[in-house]
Amino acid sequence: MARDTRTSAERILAAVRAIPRGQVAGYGEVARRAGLPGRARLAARVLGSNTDPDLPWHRVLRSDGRIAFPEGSEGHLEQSRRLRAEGVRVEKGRVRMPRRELDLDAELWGLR
DNA sequence: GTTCTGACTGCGA
DNA sequence: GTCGCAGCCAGAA
Repeated sequence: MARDTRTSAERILAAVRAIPRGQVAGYGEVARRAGLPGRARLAARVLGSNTDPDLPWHRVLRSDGRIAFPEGSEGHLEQSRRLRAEGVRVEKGRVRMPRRELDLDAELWGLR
């Protein structure tokens, strides 16, 4: 089989880069998109060790639609700031995501 | 080779 | 709505 020569980390990074601007995705979602269903934790690990400034890591959230960082931390502030800059509303560490957009995103990503 | 850790998730209370 | 616990797995030391 034509297995991927890329590592899981590379695939995850690619999946993160595939997130459209102004939209967000969960860790599980990213992992699945990378061909690694259930490896949300790996996605988190990859992002934590990544250093690419062009990587839209701020578009990756937890399954609850919340920012993974504790409120008040630098990462949390930075992420919420970047999301707002893209038109995403962030309130108390929570990202306001209309259901319609979530469904649309899911279809765009998985079903098309 | 083994051990530890973690930007998670789902479920129950 | 929040909190705690257990499971899972890959990467780093």
